[in-house]
Order: sequence, then structure tokens, then C-alpha cells
Amino acid sequence: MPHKQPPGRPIPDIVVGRLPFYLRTLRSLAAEGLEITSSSELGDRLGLTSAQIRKDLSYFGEFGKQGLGYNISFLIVQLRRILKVDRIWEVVLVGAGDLGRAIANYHGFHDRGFEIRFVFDSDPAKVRQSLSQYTIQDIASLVEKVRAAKIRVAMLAVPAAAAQNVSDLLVEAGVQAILNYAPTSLVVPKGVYVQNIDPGAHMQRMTFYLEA
Amino acid sequence: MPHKQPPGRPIPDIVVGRLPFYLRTLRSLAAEGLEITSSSELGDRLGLTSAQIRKDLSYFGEFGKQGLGYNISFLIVQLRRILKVDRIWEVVLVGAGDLGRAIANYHGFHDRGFEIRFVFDSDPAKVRQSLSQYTIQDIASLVEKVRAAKIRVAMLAVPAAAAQNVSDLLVEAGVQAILNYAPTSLVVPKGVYVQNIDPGAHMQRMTFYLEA
DNA sequence: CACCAATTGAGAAATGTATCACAATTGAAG
DNA sequence: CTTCAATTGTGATACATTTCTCAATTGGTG
Repeated sequence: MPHKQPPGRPIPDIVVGRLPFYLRTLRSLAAEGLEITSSSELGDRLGLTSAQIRKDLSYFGEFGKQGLGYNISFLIVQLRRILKVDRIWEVVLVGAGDLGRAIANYHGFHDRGFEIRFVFDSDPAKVRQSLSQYTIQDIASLVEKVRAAKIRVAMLAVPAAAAQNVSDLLVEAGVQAILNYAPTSLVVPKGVYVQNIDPGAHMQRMTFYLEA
Repeated sequence: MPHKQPPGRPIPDIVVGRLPFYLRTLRSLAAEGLEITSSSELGDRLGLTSAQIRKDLSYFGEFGKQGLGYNISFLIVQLRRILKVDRIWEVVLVGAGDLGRAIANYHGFHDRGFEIRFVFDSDPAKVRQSLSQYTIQDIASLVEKVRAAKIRVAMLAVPAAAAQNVSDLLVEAGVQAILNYAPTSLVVPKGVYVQNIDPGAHMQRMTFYLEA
């Protein structure tokens, strides 16, 4: 039973977006000591229907056993491979303000496939200071160092006004994926992926539903 | 020309989710000194089609002028009203670790309709310490204080293992909207809205598209 | 005042996504 | 060895969202 690995059908991006949550939930089930789960158990935990989970997984192969369900550790291996986090990606963090500090101190990324390699800031008062295990480096040296280290993934935690300029530097340095914490839209060339984190937008999305 | 304010059609949630980005972009246009914009200018800035922006706005009323476009400050007022951020919502923040500290020090929420009123933590070493302008309070007093202050919105910045317990407390205290920074799914009763922030999931969504 | 370029709002059509429903399979129980 | 309950994977269907298209409107120009 061959795994349809190089997907014939194009994978909807919305499906890709759910896979990290499947992986997260599976790891939590594994941590609880379970070995087997089912699409309905996953669905219950995630607030999705079992059919959706089965259909999503079916884009990538046949990972379950009829009558039995899914082997948790096997499915974890498959999802890590599919998401390409069966390795560690070196990441550059730009911005050493409060948010950058929280990111640098947060150790939850490693488990998910990411390791911060460099931290940059433009503030001369911060450059050469240490932050967690890192020494903050001058943003003037970003392009050179990031390119030399072949780093392809970045986290952007600078003020909105600086974000586009820094993004341009990252792209120039060869970065292909940017997690943008600044509340502004970035313009990047094709082939560069951006994901935006905007807590304020999430908040406003919720207040819409609250009665006055 | 009456504004269809109490929407006859139900509004798709995905449309609601885009409105905060429209508002954010409009404020940025206003800050640049512009007074008028068009659906295509907004679309260019946001990476969306002009048709989608017009259709989204049309769920709520007729805000533009044919041939001319949209009056920026008028549309800002309308969107703030629609999203119910034409006021300030008091927010409770739970968790005074690195992330909680970054949130408490971040002043960008106020402009978007939110003001932190209380900060809670369960760590006795942190309780009664100050954080930004706040005094960290014991989580044991959360239900009482949040209920008394009639706070309806929360930000949850505690470790994943504690998140569900804290969420239960928030719900008990009458909170109806929770921004969950913990990488775990929360179970809440109907009528309580949750938005999840999971940077690790965004990262994994991007690596899917990177070539090995 | 007639014409024109720009632009909206919205019905219709096209596309995308989620759910349904069920044959096929599995392992367990009798 | 047969039966059964559980569960997958997927084609068909239903539903949701986006895009297309264009009549209507606007303010500016000659």
C-alpha cells in the first residue's frame, strides 16, 4: 500500500494549516501514554468532525487501519515528515524588545522543529548585550551573517514601522519564510512565505460576537 | 440610504476575521494623511482582490461612493462600530511569565479597543510584584475580582498544562472571550469565544512549502 | 451640459471546502 | 469459523466562499 507521497492532487492550504494542530494533539495524546487514537477522538479534541480529519489525512496517504484507528507515534512520524519538521530549522530572530525577549526565552519551538541561531536588533544599546543564550547582533550585519549561515526561516518582532525594511533585508539574505509579529502587511516576492500573528486582530474578531 | 445595521443575512465568520485587517490598513492609510481610498488600493495593501473587499463590506452597508471610493475616516468609524471597538474593553491577563510581561508592556492594544485591568499569576513569588503599571494578583482571587469588575475578555498566557484549568476559572468568572496563547485546545461552553495564537503552528505551516 | 474615467454594490457563475454515507476491513468474541 | 462492533478512506453531495461581470453612479473636464 504505497504512500502517495508526492501528492498528485494539490493540497489545499487550509488543510496544510490544520496539520500542525493534528500533530500538536497527537503529541499530547502520546504524552498521556496512549498508543492508538481515532479520527473521532482527534476531532473531539480539536473541535472538528472526524470526516474532516480523515479527508485531510487522505491527501497524504493511508495512515489508519479500518476498525482500529491510527497508531499515534506512526502518525506523528508521518506528519513531521509531511510538515518537514523531522529536522531542526535554524531561525533568525529580529527584534530584541519585550516580545523578542519572550520569544528567545521560550523553549517550546525546539520541540516543533525550530532553533534560534541569531538574534538581531538595530538599537546600539542592545547590540552586544546578551539575551537568553544569545548575543544580540547589529542588524547591519544581518544580510551577511544570515546568508552565510544559509538560514531560511525568520521571526520578525520589530515595531510595525520597521517591519517592511527588515523584511526586505531578510529576503535579500535568502530567507524564505517569515513569521511576522508586527501588525502590518509585508510585501515579499513570490516564493517567500509569510504568516502573520496579530493578537489585536483576534481580539477584535471576538468582540464582534459580544453583545453590547 | 439606510445602513443595514442589524444584518439580515448572517455574516460568515471568515468575513468577520478579515475586518480587523481592513481596519488596521485604513488606520495606516489615515496615518499617511490620505482621506480617500478604493477597494483596489485596500486589496493591494492586503493581498486580496478588490471584489472581495467590496463584497465583505457590503454585508454591513453601503459605505462607498461609486466612481470615488471610500472615505477613510468614515469607514474607520463604521468598522470600529461593527467590531464593537468604538469603546475600550477591560481585559484580564493571566500569566506573568515572559510572554505575559511582553503583553503587559505592549501598548498597542489600547488603540485597538483593549485595556488590561488585572494581571494574575499562580506563582507566590510573583504575586504582589509589580509588572508594568500593574500589581500581579493571586489567581485564587481571580473569579471574585473578575466577576466583580464585570470583565468579559481575557488573555491567557500560561503554560499549556495549566491552560484548561485557568480557562475554567475565567468562564466561571463570566468571561466570554479568551485569547489563548497556550498551545493547547480549550474546551469552553457555548457562548464563549476562543481565539488561539500558536506561533509554532504558523511556522510548521510555512515549512511545508519549503523545499527540502 | 454632455461625455468620460473611475469606482461601487451585487447577482450570477465558478471554485473551493466540508459533510454525508457506505463499502471495505479489522480484530475480538463466541 | 462466523459474527459483530468499530473504524477507515473516499466518491457523491451539499454548502460556503470567491470571483466575475456589469448596470448605476459620481465628479471632473472640455
